[in-house]
Amino acid sequence: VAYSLVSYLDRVTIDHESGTPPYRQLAAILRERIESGDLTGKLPAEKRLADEYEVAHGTVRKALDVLRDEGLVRTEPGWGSSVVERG
Amino acid sequence: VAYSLVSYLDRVTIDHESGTPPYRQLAAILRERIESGDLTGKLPAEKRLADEYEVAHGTVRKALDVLRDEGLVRTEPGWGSSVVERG
DNA sequence: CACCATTTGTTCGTATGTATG
DNA sequence: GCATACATACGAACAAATGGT
Repeated sequence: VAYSLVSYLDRVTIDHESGTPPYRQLAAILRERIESGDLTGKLPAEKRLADEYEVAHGTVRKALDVLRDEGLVRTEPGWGSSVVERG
Repeated sequence: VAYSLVSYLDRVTIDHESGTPPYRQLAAILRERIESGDLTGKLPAEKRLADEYEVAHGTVRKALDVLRDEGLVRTEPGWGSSVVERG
């Protein structure tokens, strides 16, 4: 799946026409970036993610909700979100 | 336009029911106060503005963002904002 | 140098109103 | 009606910079 992964991560834009909701697309993108090791430690701020992926604040929060539920990231108020270390 | 300006500045409250967002209203109010010469030199602190106009800190910051973009004010962290002198 | 108050900057949390499909 | 998204706003806490003591 290497090729599709790369091409997927390369298209770092949200497609508002594709059936999948933006927050799910963003969750998928971030999940891949985390699992591929591209994203480690502290994540960009929600506002920054919103700006970069050109979605609303609330949309980023919904995407992070998904990743939190999956145990991939943890969030601390006033500090930010970070990738959960897994042994 | 003297009368309307005065009456405008006299109504120094933010109308949360008017279609225009509070941060734009505040930007407009401050812009008028600056251009009329009512506001010179150092501006009140963001917290003070927030208290006086009864808006949130973030709303003041967004209003100042607008004025900064317009080149009307400059801001220094830990010091404050001031009206930009123009020749 | 340390300490402190003030001020701007950053961040997440939550809520509302509007619009679209 | 419902899910989704966006824009906006407010709140609360904390970090970082500044200036004075």
